[in-house]
Amino acid sequence: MLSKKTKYGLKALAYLAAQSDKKPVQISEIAEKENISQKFLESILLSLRKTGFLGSKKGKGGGYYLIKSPEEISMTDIMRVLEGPIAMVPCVSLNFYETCDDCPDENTCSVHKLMLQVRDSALDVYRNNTLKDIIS
Amino acid sequence: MLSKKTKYGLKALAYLAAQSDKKPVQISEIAEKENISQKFLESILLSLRKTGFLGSKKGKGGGYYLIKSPEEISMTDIMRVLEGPIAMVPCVSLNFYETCDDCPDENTCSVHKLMLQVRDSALDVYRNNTLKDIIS
DNA sequence: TATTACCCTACTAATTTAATAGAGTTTTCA
DNA sequence: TGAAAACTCTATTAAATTAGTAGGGTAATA
Repeated sequence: MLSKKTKYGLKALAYLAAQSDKKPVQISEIAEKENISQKFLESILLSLRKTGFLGSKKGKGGGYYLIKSPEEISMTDIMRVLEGPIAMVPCVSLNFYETCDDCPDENTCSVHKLMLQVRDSALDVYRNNTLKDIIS
Repeated sequence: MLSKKTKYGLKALAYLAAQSDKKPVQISEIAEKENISQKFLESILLSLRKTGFLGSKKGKGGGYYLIKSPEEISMTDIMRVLEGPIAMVPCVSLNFYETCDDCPDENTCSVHKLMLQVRDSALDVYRNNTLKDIIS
């Protein structure tokens, strides 16, 4: 299940991407328009700033803005930052790999086999979508 | 993230599918071979029986066995029973649909748009794999 | 220099997951 | 027939994660 953090983060990014210019948008505006708790959204936008997706401007007329243009932002990167691993089990994760304590051998594990396919298919989707593609 | 329930359930099903005959296999045997807490596995197998995937036999020489043959069991059905919705948000779920309280319009929602593709790609994988396909 | 708006830390409530405990029931086989 | 094997069921709990809240701090700008 997609976490609210990811959901809200995506909505906020889409909101910013849909702006005609690159002027900073206040947290309060996004929170209101997208029905998100402002405080929660604050922490999400902060993490998107720290990971290089957003820039911010303080003081009057301040707010958040996209650093890159929407067509340069891959869903793969956003999902990894917001949601974490794309894989459903750590043993098939490219960026968050871990071995399973149970499972003596990945190569013969049926779960591994299936989840590898699921991961690849999800990656396909994320790689083929930029932020621009998902705004209507 | 895949729940342990689903992971263990899949492993147990695969274990049963790999049997040469259809004789009942004891919970304790599966639990030991697949490194699963026996009590936890009990409840998982029970739910797989109630949903028509497994049959059981009580008493000495009893245990669980597959009702259908492995190539007739679609991953789609198993995943829905063990993990629940395949979609990552309820608003794109085929079998567990729910509207979002936030989101005024699904058709213009960027999250909806993206997650629809992710769901379809996952479904593709699950529909193309039977229990037989994932045992090595 | 006052105001606006981002920045940061800490805490908490709710939910879900992953078990664990223990008693009960059915079936089989000797 | 009776004891053991093995499934069945309910209830409880511990741990982890998520989602949100509270509240003050800091920087920038008009």
